[in-house]
Amino acid sequence: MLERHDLLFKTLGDPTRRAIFERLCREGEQTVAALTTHAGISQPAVSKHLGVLKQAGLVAGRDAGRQTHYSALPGSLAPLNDWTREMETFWERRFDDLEDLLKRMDQ
Amino acid sequence: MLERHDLLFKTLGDPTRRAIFERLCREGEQTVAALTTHAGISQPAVSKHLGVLKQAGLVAGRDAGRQTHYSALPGSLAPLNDWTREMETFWERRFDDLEDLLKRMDQ
DNA sequence: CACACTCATAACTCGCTGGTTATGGATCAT
DNA sequence: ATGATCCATAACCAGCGAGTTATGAGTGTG
Repeated sequence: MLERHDLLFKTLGDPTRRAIFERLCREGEQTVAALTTHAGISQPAVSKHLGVLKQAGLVAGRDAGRQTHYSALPGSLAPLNDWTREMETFWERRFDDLEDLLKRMDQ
Repeated sequence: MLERHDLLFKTLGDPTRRAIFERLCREGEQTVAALTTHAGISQPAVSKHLGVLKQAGLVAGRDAGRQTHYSALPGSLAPLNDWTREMETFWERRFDDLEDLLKRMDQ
């Protein structure tokens, strides 16, 4: 049972891959060749990373003749946001509990 | 140059490790033994994961006699939130640009 | 048609890492 | 003091995954 969060974290866990994704976010649509020149690795490696990103729903490719334009998918990071917020919620709740406890002890 | 974000993503990229962290967030302070019983792996493996989480600044251990109580560090996920927000900012900016473009084309 | 270009896939290598068992140090209980 | 418990470390193993080169399919260009 590989969950959505796990897939996202694992996909973005690789620095090179995250750099590619970040570049797509910053610069918008990019061809594989353009990405390759900045990635510092071979073209097949870039293609593989793009495949992984695509699989994770972070990226989409648009065919245009012999080249493919990739772009980051807006909203694809939402699950990450949700998760982190959920974790922070636990901290706040615990903090509230602590406050309550202190208040009760104060009486 | 391994950045903060990379470390966090990589650390949380492993499902087992993320589960341990999540449990610490949900249930609060836990001993290694308690975590081990729920993790489905050996105690040394759990210890290693806790070491990695600690290294990433996600977790802290409190010595109490022969057992160590671990707890999730509040605020440690902030960099993740910042990063995802930044990426989403790029999308919004691009969307605004598109809107501007359409508006200009409309005239 | 022939050639060049872009990308994806295949096949392979190799280092990392997540798991194991074994062990030892420290702390509590009897 | 002895034994039991809890945890961390060491040493090792196996699988994964990120990189490589080689190649081929598809698409423009002369």
